[in-house]
Amino acid sequence: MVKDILYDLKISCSHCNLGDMCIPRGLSQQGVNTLSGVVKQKLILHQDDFIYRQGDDFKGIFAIQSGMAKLITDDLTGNEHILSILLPGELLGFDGLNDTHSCSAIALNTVHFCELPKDRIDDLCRQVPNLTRELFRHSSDILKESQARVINTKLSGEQKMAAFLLDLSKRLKQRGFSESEFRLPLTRNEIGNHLGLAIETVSRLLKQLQQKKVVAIQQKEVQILDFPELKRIAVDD
Amino acid sequence: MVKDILYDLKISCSHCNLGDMCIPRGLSQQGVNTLSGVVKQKLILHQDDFIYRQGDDFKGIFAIQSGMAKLITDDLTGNEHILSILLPGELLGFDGLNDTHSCSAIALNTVHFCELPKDRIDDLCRQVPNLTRELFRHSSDILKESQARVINTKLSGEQKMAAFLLDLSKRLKQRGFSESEFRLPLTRNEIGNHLGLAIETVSRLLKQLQQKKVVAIQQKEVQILDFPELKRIAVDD
DNA sequence: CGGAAACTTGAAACCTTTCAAGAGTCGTGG
DNA sequence: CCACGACTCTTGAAAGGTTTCAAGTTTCCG
Repeated sequence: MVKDILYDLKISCSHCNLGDMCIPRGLSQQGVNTLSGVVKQKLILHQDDFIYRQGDDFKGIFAIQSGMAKLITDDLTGNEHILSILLPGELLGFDGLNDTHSCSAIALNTVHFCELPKDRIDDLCRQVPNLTRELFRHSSDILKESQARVINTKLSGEQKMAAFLLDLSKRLKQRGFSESEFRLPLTRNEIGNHLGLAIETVSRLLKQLQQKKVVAIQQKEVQILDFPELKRIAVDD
Repeated sequence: MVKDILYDLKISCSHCNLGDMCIPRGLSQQGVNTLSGVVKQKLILHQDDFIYRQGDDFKGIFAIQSGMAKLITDDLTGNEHILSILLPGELLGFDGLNDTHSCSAIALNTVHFCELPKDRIDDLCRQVPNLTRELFRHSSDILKESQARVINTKLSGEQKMAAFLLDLSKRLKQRGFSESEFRLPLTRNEIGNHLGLAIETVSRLLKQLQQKKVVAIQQKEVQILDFPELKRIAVDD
């Protein structure tokens, strides 16, 4: 039965291997249990599906269990901007905390995720010690990421690309994936959009990095061959 | 006596004219009173003084009562980046919510400000209904500002400058100041740093806007002469 | 008043974009 | 299973905007 399958798939926060970087970080075992009872787990979406949409009322805080997503916002002139790429174990939804979501979150491939629904947050914060604190921490983490991206925009094209790849690699490693080989489910267009570069420039920069034997790229498969050099490029050039 | 003067200067949150955009926003009268008892009020700093420093343990949330400040961060290579300009009635400190401040906040001129000290926040959130919610809202507001700046970095120099002036003008207006005439206590260098432009480019862009009779600038005094045109430049060009 | 700092201006260099065209990849259908 | 078409990606050349370098001017302040 479908129901049974879903039941089998259900994993509580205490058994989820993302615990230490997800919301449970910093909570007591009991707190995690309380959280588990409230969080909607193992939700699934496919490529191009929306987790939430810009303009939606605040829905809640989400955690990606597997797959990747992008956070985008449409500006006044209708142009789309990719604000961030979200990896397994990362949280999203904080852009809605002041009542309406200013971004859309879209699956880049098949995504499993959890939801801490808006309506339960206040209760839960009262019940679970440190949860409020922890949510503030996460929201501050996310603010810092956004600030880091402002700084990145001042770099040269090559530096942006190097820093982007290194950032992904680092975050993947932190989450138990290979830091040197991964699939980047983005088109050149999306990479360019995210980094503030024309698609042609993305193409040329990637070629350049390959010629230097710093990375190897086959379609969307990325391999980092020379970390020291990639780091040097990201900061020196 | 100095003490008497300080006493006279002391203004509770309920009597502060910034209430509706500051922390009290959304709190009951009683909540505001409780808040007032905890907030350190009418602190004063002068140009170039630090409100807090990058690397400091989280100190608390601050509100600017008068004057302006800048939020900066030093990157790995020691370069300073101006992340935002803070006006009266605006909040800062959210970059420290995950334990250490990732930015320094520096007074651009004489600044009066209030402090909600870190140690009291948890208590206060338990005592004052909606305060947690309200802090989340503010933190989300600030995240959105940061995201908006990421988008701004994709604009042309002239657009950046126009958007920057319009943004300041709008925020000043919201806070009861003139939207068309104000003093911008930043050097060309700081403007350039903030917008990601070379100082010479800032100079040329400002000249250009003056030649078009869109703004008039005398040293640090800014006058906006033609809002429609400035808006057109910010989005169209 | 004099010196330091901030700002402006011009010309050349540089990086990125734009335009244009060709090559490669993927999925569908005959 | 190959062919076709759509889409994505790559490549080259020219154009464009911003930076850099260099020098001069203005402003500020002791």
